[in-house]
Amino acid sequence: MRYSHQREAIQEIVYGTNAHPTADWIFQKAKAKIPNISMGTVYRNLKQLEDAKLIKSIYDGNIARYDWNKEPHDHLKCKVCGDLIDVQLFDDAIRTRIKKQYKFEADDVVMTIIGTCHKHAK
Amino acid sequence: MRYSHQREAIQEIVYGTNAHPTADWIFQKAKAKIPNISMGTVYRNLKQLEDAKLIKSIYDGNIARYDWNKEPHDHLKCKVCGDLIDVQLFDDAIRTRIKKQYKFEADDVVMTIIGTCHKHAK
DNA sequence: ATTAATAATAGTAATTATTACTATTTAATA
DNA sequence: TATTAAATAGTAATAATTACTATTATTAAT
Repeated sequence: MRYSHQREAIQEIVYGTNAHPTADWIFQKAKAKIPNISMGTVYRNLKQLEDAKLIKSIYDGNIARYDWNKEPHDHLKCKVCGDLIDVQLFDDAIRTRIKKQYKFEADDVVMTIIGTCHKHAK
Repeated sequence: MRYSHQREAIQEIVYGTNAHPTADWIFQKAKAKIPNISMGTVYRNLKQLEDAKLIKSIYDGNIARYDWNKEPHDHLKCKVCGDLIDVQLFDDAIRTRIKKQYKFEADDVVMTIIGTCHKHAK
């Protein structure tokens, strides 16, 4: 993977937020630095960064979000504001046990709790 | 919600498979019964059936699948063949405890284990 | 049974997220 | 510095889903 100005900018953007940004959000931020960057470049580089294990992608409903946090962790998803909040639901021991529990070569456990975050408390 | 021939057919199709079908799969099956049914009708009715708690939808990556199984359960997702397999990872007590663990009014816990199913054992 | 009101439909167009394509540019290296 | 191939911008294509609208069909009241 050869160096590129665009990829460096995209990586910095993902590393600079806890908001689990979407490709489009990253694209908007990147345009501030590189005005004529294109959406294809954003997607291509996000994929390359993921392949290189420098970022992770998560599916939020039907859209992809990106995360600098490569440690195993889970998410609370607020259905009111859409925020995704990082949480550690289990220690790694339980995570590993889940993986061994089935006749299934497990790579990853993806867990999301859907509900309403404290910002919308009545 | 007023009766419709189309909705009845769609519900029967979802209730008749364990394959967690996609909207398009359901559309193809429905066309066998009702040749001029349209995709919009499929989506509208799937949404209505979900609102009426008669089916559940699950996101598989970036595409929606539908499930007649309304009990809390989890899925093994095979990244080779794409199959989704129903599993019960926890009893309800643990599920309830997870929901209480955070300052977050939790409605649902969605969990998927990603890996390779037994069909592709080396 | 007939009619009136309106929910649901088919067919089509529009939208959104993402991927594919291609001529040009740019980073690495000989 | 010249060469090579990876990366890019710009654009077109695709796939899943939603929106729109004139017509049809279900329900409830007559």
